[in-house]
This record gives sequence, structure tokens and C-alpha cells, in this order.
Amino acid sequence: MGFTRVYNTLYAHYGPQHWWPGDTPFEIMAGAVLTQNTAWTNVEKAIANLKAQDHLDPARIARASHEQLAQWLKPSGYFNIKAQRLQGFCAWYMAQGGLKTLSALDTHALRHALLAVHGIGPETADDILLYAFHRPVFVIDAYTRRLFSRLGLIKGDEGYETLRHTFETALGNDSTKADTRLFNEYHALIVNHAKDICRKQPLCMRCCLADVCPSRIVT
DNA sequence: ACCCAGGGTCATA
DNA sequence: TATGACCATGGG
Repeated sequence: MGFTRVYNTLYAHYGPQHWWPGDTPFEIMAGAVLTQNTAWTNVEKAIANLKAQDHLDPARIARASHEQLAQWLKPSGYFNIKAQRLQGFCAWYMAQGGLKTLSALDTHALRHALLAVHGIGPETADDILLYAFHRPVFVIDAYTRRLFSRLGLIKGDEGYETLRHTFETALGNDSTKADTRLFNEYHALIVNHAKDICRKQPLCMRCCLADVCPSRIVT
């Protein structure tokens, strides 16, 4: 199976990634919202601001003023939108009863609940499910579409749920803990790989996936 | 001076 | 269903 071979190749080349960058489940959730269409280096600055203000906390974010929060989030871009989304998420998070209550939900129910929050789409929800709640869901992002369509393993314009199902059934057996570990590493490896390679040159012979790619186009 | 980055929502046809 | 506009900063 091609999907497994790509994983083995990436893992052999980069090793374990120990993702998500973030110390607590809530930091991971906040990071997932802030990194929407945004470079992670910018998100780090915003999270550093929240930490410096002792505000990396759902209750405190929920009751901060929009202007204040937007100012702290400024480096992450879209700061007005993200202040709104993060605050809305925190309000929901508190209303639900926090981490403990949410952890009691099964994966399907939790995913459905996350998607109902304004500003949480499929990828952000799956980031949170996989990296904050350790649930076996495969995250589909722009890197995944680009890489695997160029490897010839997918078309690239499939719907999100279609692709998620494709990866999960190709890689997972029965939604076990082992799947969570695999999906966790795999998504991290894809992102790492995307950063590592040259974006401007579509033909990259030095890439670690050069042998896997039939057309040798691996960016 | 461009181009892009670990998306999502909303308006239109 | 399927495009397009919009959000906005920082690094290459």
C-alpha cells in the first residue's frame, strides 16, 4: 500500500516528531485555531503574548475584551476574526464543563460538537481531536492534498470527509490506540516534509520521497 | 514588490 | 455544488 510506504519513508528520514507543539491540551486547541491559514512562527508569537499576560486559559480568554485579545493575537494574522473565534471557542469550552466533560464524549459526538462551534471547521476539529484528545482521526490539510496528489495516490480535489476516510481505512485497522499514534506521527511528518523541501522547484530529486514518486515530482 | 502560510465563513449563481 | 471574496501578519 502506497500510503504506508510513504509513511515508512518519511519516518525513516525524519524520525519521530512528538507533536503537537504545545504543553497542554488547551494550548494545542488554541494553537489549532490560531494556525488557520497561517505560518506557525506567527502563531508562536501570539501564544507567547498570551502566556506573558498569563492569559493562556479558557476562562480568562473568554472574559477578556475583544480589543485586548485582538491586540495579543495580532502577530498571528486575521486578529479580529481569530479573537472572535478563540473567544467563542473558549465560551463554548467553559459552558461544556471543560476538558474532563469533553473527554467523556465518544469521538463521533465530540467531533460533531466541535464542528458546531463557529470558526471550527473540519481540519481544526481534527487537529484538536487528534492532538488534544488523542482520538484516531487523520488530519487532512493543504500539505496532504498537495503531496499525495503529486505522488499520484489521490486526485486532490476530493471532499474533506472522503479523503479522511481514504487515509483512515488505508492505514488504520479498527480505530485503536496504535492508529492514534500512527495518525499523529503521519500528519506531523507531512508538515515537516512540506517545510523541509523547496517550494519553488517542482522537481526535487533530492527529496527523501524521490523513489516513491513515479513522476519524480515530490514537492 | 511579490508570494505564501498547518482554514473557515459568507455571498452569489 | 462550486467558485470567489474576505480576513492580515511576518518571512522568504
